[in-house]
Amino acid sequence: MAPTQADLRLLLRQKGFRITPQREKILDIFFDLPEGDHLSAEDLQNRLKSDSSDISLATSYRTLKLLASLDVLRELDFGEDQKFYELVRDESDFEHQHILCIDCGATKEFTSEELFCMAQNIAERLKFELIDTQLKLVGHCKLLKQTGFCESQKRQQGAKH
Amino acid sequence: MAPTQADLRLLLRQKGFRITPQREKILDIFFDLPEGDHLSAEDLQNRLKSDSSDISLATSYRTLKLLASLDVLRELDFGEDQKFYELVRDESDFEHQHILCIDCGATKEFTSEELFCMAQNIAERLKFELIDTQLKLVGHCKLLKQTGFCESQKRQQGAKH
DNA sequence: CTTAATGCAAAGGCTTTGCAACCCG
DNA sequence: CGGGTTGCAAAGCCTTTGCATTAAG
Repeated sequence: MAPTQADLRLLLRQKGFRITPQREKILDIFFDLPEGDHLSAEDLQNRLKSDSSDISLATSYRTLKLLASLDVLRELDFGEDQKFYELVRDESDFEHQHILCIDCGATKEFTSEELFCMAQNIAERLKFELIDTQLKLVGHCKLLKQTGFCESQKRQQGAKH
Repeated sequence: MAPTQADLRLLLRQKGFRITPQREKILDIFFDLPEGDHLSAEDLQNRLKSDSSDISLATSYRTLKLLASLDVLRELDFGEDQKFYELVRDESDFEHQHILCIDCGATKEFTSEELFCMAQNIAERLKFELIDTQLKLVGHCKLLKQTGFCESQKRQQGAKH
């Protein structure tokens, strides 16, 4: 079940961390994000600025790392130079994976129980205790160009990619 | 079918690139690598040095990028700061995936035709034209500790991780 | 009050790039 | 010879860190 912002404040306190305006603001931003969306540190800074919340880059980085270490955020790696973060909305969220368009940088997410089972089997065969499964698919979303998806993504993301 | 070094020299020439001692040396190193092994730019530098071939870091980086752009090498991303490269030995090599131990940094590779089919289906469903499938599994190889695998990896990799 | 958290600027780690010298073809 | 390559050092980019200051509880 998806945790509320109140749950997360409690979690912070329980672990001995303080609830600061900066941390609350950053949590707000992730809660306001459409499900499945993810932000880089830079994206986060931009959102903060347009909300006239000026939080230092160092604090953003520290907060992202902290929240990721508490499993509040998940760190995503698309093989680019920057890392992205998204809210973990559910424990069974593990199956949430990404497909990336190399043309416009758009990402779509999907879930696959089949993948999860397969990963378990592979890990077992290799005698690993599995803790994370990340399937990254890369391709052209050109079929979506017909519907304008690729272009709308470009516009949204600006100079990001 | 796995290309020979002669094939690759030809490929370079066909594309208008020159065959330099530096490029030949770097290709040699990748050909001498056990199948499935991968090197970072730093790893490559170390091998070159112990072979008393002093190639500048800049050239290593440029050569790795060049060979990757020609699909001679594949760029791997384990979500660490550095990228790794491995020889593409076969076009049907697409299924070659990695599992990573978070304790010692050891990697093992595996292939899965099942994964490839699954990825195709997912991409089709999302209307993407698939060009690359990367499954990264992360876990503890602690069962392997009993056989000394984890420790031997640590030793081999030195300060790398 | 105590000590974690913030902001700033400097430092880090990997990778890229500008430019003159070099050398492959 | 001409233009792709190399080496060197400097610059770039994202991220982390040291330290004095601020503020949560």
